[in-house]
Amino acid sequence: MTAEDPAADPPSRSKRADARRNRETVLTAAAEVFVTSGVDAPIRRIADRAGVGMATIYRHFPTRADLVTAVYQHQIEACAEAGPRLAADADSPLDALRQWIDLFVDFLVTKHGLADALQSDSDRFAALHAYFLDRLLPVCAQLLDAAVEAGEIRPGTQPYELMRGIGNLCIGRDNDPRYDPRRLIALLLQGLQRSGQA
Amino acid sequence: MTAEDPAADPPSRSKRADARRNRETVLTAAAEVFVTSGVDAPIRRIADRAGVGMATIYRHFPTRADLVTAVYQHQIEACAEAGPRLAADADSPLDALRQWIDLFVDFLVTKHGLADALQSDSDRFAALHAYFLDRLLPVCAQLLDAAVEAGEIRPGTQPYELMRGIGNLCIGRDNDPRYDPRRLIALLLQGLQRSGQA
DNA sequence: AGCTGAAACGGAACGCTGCTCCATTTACTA
DNA sequence: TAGTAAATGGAGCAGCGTTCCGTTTCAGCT
Repeated sequence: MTAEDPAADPPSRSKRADARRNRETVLTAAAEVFVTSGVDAPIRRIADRAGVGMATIYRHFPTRADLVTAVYQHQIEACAEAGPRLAADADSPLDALRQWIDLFVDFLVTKHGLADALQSDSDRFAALHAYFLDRLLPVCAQLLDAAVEAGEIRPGTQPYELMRGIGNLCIGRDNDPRYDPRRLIALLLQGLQRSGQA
Repeated sequence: MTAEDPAADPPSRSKRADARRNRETVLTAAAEVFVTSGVDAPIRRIADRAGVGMATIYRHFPTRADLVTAVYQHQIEACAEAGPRLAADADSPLDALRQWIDLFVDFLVTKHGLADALQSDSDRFAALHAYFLDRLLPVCAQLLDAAVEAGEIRPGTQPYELMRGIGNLCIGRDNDPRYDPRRLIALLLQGLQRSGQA
């Protein structure tokens, strides 16, 4: 209901070859521009780099969120698929959760402005928010539940709240030595553990 | 060095009465607009409501951050002054820290988009960020240190990181029942306590 | 009070961005 | 090869931030 198709665009089933080709060209250009200028980069700039008109981008990706989603889809997918694997391989459920969060955080902090966009005050990125949730929330919930059932973590924390909190902590300028979201997230996990019960 | 004058504007020492009057008019209008449209509201709208030209606003408050700072200055001040008071009155240093953070969070979440602005990716709000830090970081540091010295909290956490983390957790749409920053901040404080040592 | 210089003012103007519309081009198919 | 519908590109409109400058208003002086 919320997200019918990953990229809100007939992925590659288009009748015409030029359309399919342009879609890829735009994705490549967007990925390049995002690295240097963040996910807020002007559409015009992406269009110029891709050598297409703006309408082409808007036709393939009606909203900016659709474009961003398409660009990072593979990595979101990889993150989602890592969940079950970690659950099976890690030393403990809590360890699996920890490692998965590490992956998630790495993803967020290496994409300029992505975390910001996810919680953006405006609704420009609502679809991106929704896609992240659709794809990753179940994974996070599974890992969280397992850790709770194993008694490693106190119950009562909602997966949504945890994921959004982690996302929020990753917001802001990168490379500030005074602020490393990982340290705070570690603290959060510490607080989640049973041991320090009130 | 970073902030010479609270509002980066000669507060009320202007030679001319109309200038002083207009400054107040703008502040009132801005406060009203911020409530409904957030701190990102168009300057033009504030100017219209105040019944002045845009240049008047820019002359009094060169950057948007200066305007926001001036609007919320009293409340920032109140928050800063509450620190020492709580340190003296609370049951314990940790309790003082907790109560102060409560005040800080209340301030952030009731001002539409203020937390967002504080960590904004762009530099539009750099001065606001700086002012918050100048005024509140010492207060937070004091409370944090006291709690550490009392042995209630593990050492090693930097005040800047804690404040920014709290600010980040407050980012986002208000009134989402699924997300209450206070719960996560409580978890963070839980993780900060000595008891749950690894 | 009247004069005058300077401070303060307002809004037009410029540049940048998001998004749309439509005349033109291009690729499939018969 | 010709017809047709999909696809294209860029001009155009609207909103916003910021600056510039001709005009107005104040405060001190005579």
